Amino acid sequence: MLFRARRARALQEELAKKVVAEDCFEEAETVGGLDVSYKKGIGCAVLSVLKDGEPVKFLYTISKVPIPYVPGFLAFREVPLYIPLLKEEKPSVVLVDGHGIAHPRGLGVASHVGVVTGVPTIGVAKKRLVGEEGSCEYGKCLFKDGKVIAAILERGKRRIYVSVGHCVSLRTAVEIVKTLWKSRLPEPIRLSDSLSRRLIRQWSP
DNA sequence: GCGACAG
DNA sequence: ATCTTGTCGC
Repeated sequence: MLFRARRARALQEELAKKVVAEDCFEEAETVGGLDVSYKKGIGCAVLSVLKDGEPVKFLYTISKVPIPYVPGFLAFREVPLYIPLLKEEKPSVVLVDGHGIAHPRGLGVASHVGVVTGVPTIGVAKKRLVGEEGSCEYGKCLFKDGKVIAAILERGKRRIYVSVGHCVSLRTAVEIVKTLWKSRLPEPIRLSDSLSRRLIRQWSP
């Protein structure tokens, strides 16, 4: 299938206007984690749900992914897999593997899925996509047009980029991610990453 | 044209 | 992301 970059870009610019960078919830009673693993054109997405730091539910979906990966358009590949999961289960807030507003048009995969489902989301990426690095109230941050677009959290040699997805403030996003970051990735995403990887490996077709 | 480029 | 064995370190 051919990828329409022009239409995709127009949609991102439209949806970017709907992003809310303020908290839309009181307490993060449950925190979800979303990630996808692939194997020959097939993708397996997993939504892990944690309560008080402990996993209480896992949901997954497997289907063909005809959209190629193009930097800046990751959402068109992964959001279709995330939608059914968030339609069935709505955590207080969800950590998404990838950037939120720290994106060329302010609509990374975390913001995209948040806006179309209405679920509060936080972007957690392992690598920078856009922005210049500099110091800020969180230590280091990514700046774009002189504004903070992501906080850089560091643990030894490892670092993760935390950004507003939708319906959450950067301050709250950083606070939530910090309490759940115990190993390579924040717990909700780490669990979804390992489970989706296991499920897609055993997918025989 | 050259380098950068989430997963 | 995925392709892939051994290997260094706690």
